[in-house]
Amino acid sequence: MAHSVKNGTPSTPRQVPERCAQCTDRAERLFCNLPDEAIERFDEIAMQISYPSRSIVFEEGQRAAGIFVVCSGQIKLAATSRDGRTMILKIAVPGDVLGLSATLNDQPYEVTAETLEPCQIRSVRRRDFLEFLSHYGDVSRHAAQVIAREYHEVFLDARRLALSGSAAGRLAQLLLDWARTSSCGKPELRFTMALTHEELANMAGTSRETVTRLLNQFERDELITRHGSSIVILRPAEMERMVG
Amino acid sequence: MAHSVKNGTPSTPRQVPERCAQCTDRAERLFCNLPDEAIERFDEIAMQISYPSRSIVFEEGQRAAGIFVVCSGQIKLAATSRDGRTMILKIAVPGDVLGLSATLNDQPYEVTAETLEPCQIRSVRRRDFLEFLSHYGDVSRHAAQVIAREYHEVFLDARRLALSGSAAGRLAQLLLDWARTSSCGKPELRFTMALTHEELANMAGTSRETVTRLLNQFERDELITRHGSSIVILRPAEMERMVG
DNA sequence: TCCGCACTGTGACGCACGTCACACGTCCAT
DNA sequence: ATGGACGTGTGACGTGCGTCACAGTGCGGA
Repeated sequence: MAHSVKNGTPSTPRQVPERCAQCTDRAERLFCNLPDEAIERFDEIAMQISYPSRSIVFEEGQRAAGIFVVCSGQIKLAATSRDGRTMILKIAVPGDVLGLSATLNDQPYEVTAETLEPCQIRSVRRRDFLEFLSHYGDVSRHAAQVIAREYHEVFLDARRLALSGSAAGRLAQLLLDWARTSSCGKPELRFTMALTHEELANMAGTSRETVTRLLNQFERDELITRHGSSIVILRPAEMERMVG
Repeated sequence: MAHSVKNGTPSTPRQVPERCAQCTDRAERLFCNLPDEAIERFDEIAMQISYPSRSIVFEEGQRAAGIFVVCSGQIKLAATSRDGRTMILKIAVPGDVLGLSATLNDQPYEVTAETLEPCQIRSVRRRDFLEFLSHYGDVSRHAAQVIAREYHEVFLDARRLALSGSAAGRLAQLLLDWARTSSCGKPELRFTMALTHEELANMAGTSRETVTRLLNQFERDELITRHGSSIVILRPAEMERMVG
């Protein structure tokens, strides 16, 4: 198994159009779905960059230089403490906007963004972005909504960490959240997990060993099944109940 | 001591003006600091309400009815799990806006808001607020900034819960954050804590007994001193070091 | 083909801390 | 003045889970 886990992610590192105006995925992306004239202007101030896999887009603590819109690829957002403990906040996917809150408040980025695969990213410098916002009122509303959504996600993280007393609870919760957002719509809670146990541990606020033990436990109890790196949650209700 | 803790809070339950336009504190409040014409309109759609102490403004899970701007008083924002565990997210103070993210995304409130003392609150219904936003472009930017700040606060909570391994660390961190925001500016980290040990525990993600033990411990180690409900952090550096 | 590396699996150990249980002080209502 | 509610202080006990240590496995490179 091992390395194939990474390859299990089939997210197409496909080419994206030169300009946002031509992007066919715009409509379904909260932030990108802007009025035509705004998009035109956005294309003027945005810069398109390709990042190789495992590269750093920006780092925790750097003064915010601007925002980054993910066009293709997956990006890990993580924060670390002085003594090396790591918290993975989320895995950003196409359509997500990075560095928004830090940019708006002119503060340091609160996380480090690292590509998990080759990524296409559009970035806008802080000054340009703020000016852009003041010209196009609607865009501010989009931005507010996007941050509101991010807020909600972080809130859920905090909640999970604070309220699900046991490691088992937090992991269960994590898998449920994940499954639901991943297999959007379909009733069957199958999804492919492109993460190592270590990374899961960092998201659930526990240790690597505990994660492997728990996953095996879950499988023995027939709450989940695994084939390679794909996971199916068999009994969501049971799962839910152990959250706390 | 006991009940006097509550009375230790000297936050003036003073009268607030009828209309925001006449409010003298507007300038120093992120959200309230709006252009004149926007404020006029805001006054038309906002409703001024007085809440007695220990009353519920809105509850976790209710579909968002609108936003609430705190004019005077302190309000506790908390979330609970099915089995009764409680997480206190923050104590809102005048100038804070409640329910913003839920209102923008038309989702349930993620926390319960309960007054800790008699409060004056201005509220705006969802429909009116959204319409207000689309009319006044600048206000959206204010809103975005406000949420960005809230995001940052929750992020810090999540970070504290996830990364400061020990209860001692989380409590220390909490006191530090608190002291810094409370005694804004002054070098001496003195502040008055209007919370019971139980409430502190719910903020630090630990138990009541552990909090009392730790506070006494801190005092024995001369990291802090206490007189009644006021606390001074004597050696912030030491304190800092035990966080992570 | 062989080595090294990254990931996973499992046992053993220890302790931080949650929980229970109870004592004490202060405030308020009757 | 008495009882109840609420906050605080402290001991004893049990355990979840973090940590260390090491074994097994599949991959990729020389």
